Amino acid sequence: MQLKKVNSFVLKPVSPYNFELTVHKPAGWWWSTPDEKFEKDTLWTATRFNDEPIGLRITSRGTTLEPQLECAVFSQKRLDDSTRLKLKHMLSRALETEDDLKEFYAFVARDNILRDVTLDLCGMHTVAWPELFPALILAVTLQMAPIKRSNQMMDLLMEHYGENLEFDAKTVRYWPSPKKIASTSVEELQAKAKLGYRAKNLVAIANTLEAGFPSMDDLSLMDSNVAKKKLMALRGIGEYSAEMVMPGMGFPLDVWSAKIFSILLLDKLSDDPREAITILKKEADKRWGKWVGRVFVYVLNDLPRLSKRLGTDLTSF
DNA sequence: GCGTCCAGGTCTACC
DNA sequence: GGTAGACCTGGACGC
Repeated sequence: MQLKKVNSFVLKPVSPYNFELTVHKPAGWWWSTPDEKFEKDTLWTATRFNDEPIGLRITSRGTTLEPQLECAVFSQKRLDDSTRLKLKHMLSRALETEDDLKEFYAFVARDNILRDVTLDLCGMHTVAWPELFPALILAVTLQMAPIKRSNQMMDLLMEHYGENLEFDAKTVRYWPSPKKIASTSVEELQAKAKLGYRAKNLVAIANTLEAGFPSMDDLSLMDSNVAKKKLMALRGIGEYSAEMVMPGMGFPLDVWSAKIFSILLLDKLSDDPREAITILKKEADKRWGKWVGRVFVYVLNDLPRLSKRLGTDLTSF
């Protein structure tokens, strides 16, 4: 699908703000789609807005202390003034440009475990998904599968049901829409995307979204516990998935991250990481309170430095 | 090459 | 309200 440039604007994030660390994280996680391209200070990526695929070229023109982002928008259709404004607002939310990290950094400086995780990652913002359905696809495909298999399922979903967006001399592959998945049979998703038992859940989620469900922008305006409960009402979305998707990020401990936080918080590797999740969540809540979401992202993106300081390899789990 | 095990959770039935 | 057991499937591993 060919897209043409329809709009551009500038965002001025609250300092400190490091664009590369925010959208192209050291641990390898993407901002909107695994297929987005990052070169020097520019990200070519995509989203879907009002059911229309949108291409984005976002360039950092500033520094961590004086940040400035130049955004170019590509679409098949012209955007009216109201849509342009809403899209700008959505991007500002998803790029966390209004989010001030200073209070968090002051808190982290007093914490023995975390005191230097911000050295490598100064200006890194956490996770605020542009669109809800892709975040839910990620959560569903991560369930009960090694990362290699999760990647396989996501790749096949994009290959068979996603969109190839061509703009600005780049091609970016983007996630399928809820409408597309809702109109696909469970059997077909099992066969083509190798989703196994998850196919039933993904179709149910797509149907619920199609029938009317709060967008990520809507969820971000809700109290985080209310947003989490809304997400957990979706079929196949439990506490872990809801905490990964919810605005502001919860503390989505799974077996992998539980091993890491077990060493950090309990000073030992738990015999049964799944069993330890409840204890670890309580410990983390007690220690880090409202900052647990940020702590989660900072720790998992700073494992080499933490490993060196603790003398334990946290990167091998 | 073949068999077995189990993974970056969630739901349901049963107590 | 707490919990064992089932759930798809493919890759890792042992033989």
